[in-house]
Amino acid sequence: MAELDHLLLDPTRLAIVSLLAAAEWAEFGFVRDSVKLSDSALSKQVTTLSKKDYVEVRKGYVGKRPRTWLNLTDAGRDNLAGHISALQTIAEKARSDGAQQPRDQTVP
Amino acid sequence: MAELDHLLLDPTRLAIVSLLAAAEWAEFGFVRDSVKLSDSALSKQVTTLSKKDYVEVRKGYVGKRPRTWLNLTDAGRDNLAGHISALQTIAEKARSDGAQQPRDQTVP
DNA sequence: ACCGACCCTTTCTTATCAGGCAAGTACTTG
DNA sequence: CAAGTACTTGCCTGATAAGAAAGGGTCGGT
Repeated sequence: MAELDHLLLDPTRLAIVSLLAAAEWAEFGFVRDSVKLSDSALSKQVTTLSKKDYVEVRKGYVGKRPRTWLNLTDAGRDNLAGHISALQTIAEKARSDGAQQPRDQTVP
Repeated sequence: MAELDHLLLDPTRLAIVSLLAAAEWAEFGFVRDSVKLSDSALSKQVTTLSKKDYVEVRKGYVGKRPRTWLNLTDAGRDNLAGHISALQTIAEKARSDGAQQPRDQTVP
């Protein structure tokens, strides 16, 4: 449970990161539409994620129009993998129904 | 992503619920120690979870001392299962690296 | 009968933090 | 030069988790 990634607990960020995990160099606008965020909300999350080195931001142009692309870093990918596997560990414990009973089973 | 359970996004609650999924009728104190919460914090989470019918609370005595037991309801179990499988769906999408590329792959 | 202990509950307060809104930046097009 | 594109930033609100501390009901010892 300790390995749950704090940044990835937020569903919005999890959506962004897992989208990027599947996409590689996605456009800002594409991500914004996919995860249904406002410009500002995504911009803030991207700032957060890039400060922590989860995503790499590259700015450039398409024709004469500015564009921003996002890519998951290796670190971000690793953290996502760790987070997911931590969740799976939890899921398995949850499935092993009645595996370890608590002490004091004196239920009236 | 829509099926992510809002109550189960909080790691504390996820810990409680998955512990209960594995344990069945666990004592308040056992849960409190397992997830390392204060009395008050657990008490509040239990209130939340029982109001939403995720856990059933039973009060009784062990000898002459009051005890509280917690049990995951069927609804809570279902919600946990749904949440976990939603997470696994996300995990699979994340693993299928480069499955669906975004439009406009013109990266400079 | 009173005091402390046990087992939670509740209230209060603080802290964090996501998102809406609005203004700002930088550049381009009509 | 006004308007639009593509974000970015600042301000504010609302939600919520947790610590601290006090409370409540019950029991056991003196």
